[in-house]
Amino acid sequence: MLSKKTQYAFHALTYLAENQDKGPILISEISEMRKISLKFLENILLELKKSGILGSKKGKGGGYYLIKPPEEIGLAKIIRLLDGPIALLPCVSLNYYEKCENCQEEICGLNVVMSEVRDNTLKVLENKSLKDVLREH
Amino acid sequence: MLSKKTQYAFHALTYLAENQDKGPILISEISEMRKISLKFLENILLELKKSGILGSKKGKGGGYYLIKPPEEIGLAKIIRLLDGPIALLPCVSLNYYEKCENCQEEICGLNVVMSEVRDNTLKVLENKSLKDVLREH
DNA sequence: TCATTAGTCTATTAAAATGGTAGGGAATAT
DNA sequence: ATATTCCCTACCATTTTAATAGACTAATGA
Repeated sequence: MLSKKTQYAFHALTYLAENQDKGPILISEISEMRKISLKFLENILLELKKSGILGSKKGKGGGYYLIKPPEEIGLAKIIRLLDGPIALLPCVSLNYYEKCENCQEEICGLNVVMSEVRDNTLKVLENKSLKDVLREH
Repeated sequence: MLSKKTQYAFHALTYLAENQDKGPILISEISEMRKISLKFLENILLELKKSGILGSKKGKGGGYYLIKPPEEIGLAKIIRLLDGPIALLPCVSLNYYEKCENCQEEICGLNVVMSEVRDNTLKVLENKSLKDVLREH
């Protein structure tokens, strides 16, 4: 399951996407509109900014905004950023790979199946963008 | 990611499947062969027994054994049993469904995408059995 | 320049989940 | 009877999750 953090990130990002024309959006506005704890959301948006997904502006008229158009922001990237691996096992993770301790991957049947699950999952997540989860698209 | 509990369960179950002909297998044997903490494994096997996947026998000559042939033990079932939902969001889970608080599912784009992910994942997990993850099959 | 606005950063906290341990109790075979 | 083996309840330590607090920095504009 995705963490609340990631779920909130999606809420916030879609809000930003749906209001792109309005210029920078206040954290507090997103917090109110999408019912997310203000301080928690602060952390999340900051993290998204540091990863190059969002831009920000301080002072009056400031706020957060998308740096790239929604169709260029992949869902897999967001999940990996905030939740870590998408794969079900460390030994089949593409981005967070860790070797199995007690089984030889080459002959491990689980490895094969879980790789297949990963591929099927990524087939969706890597090819869908923020744009695909907006209300109007 | 699957918890250690679930990963250990798979290790134990494949061991049991690969040694079905030997009659009941001791927890301690599985623990040693698959390098799993004995006491932790006890809990796991007990849980699998209570769910009707394993049978057990006490006293000398006792141990755990598969009740059904490996090809009838689905991977999705084992994961759900020990780790809970397979879906990435509560509102798209088939077995552990929970309503979204702050979004209307009918018009929620995330809901659509995550349902697709779930279906793609289940397409693999529901159609693969313990037999498919054994070394010799 | 100075007050206001708004993001940045570090630390803390409470609760839950995870992974593992301890130690009897109950059933069974010999 | 007794050794064997699973059964059961409780407990514990650590990590993760979700959220909060508060001070700091940067930008704006009157």
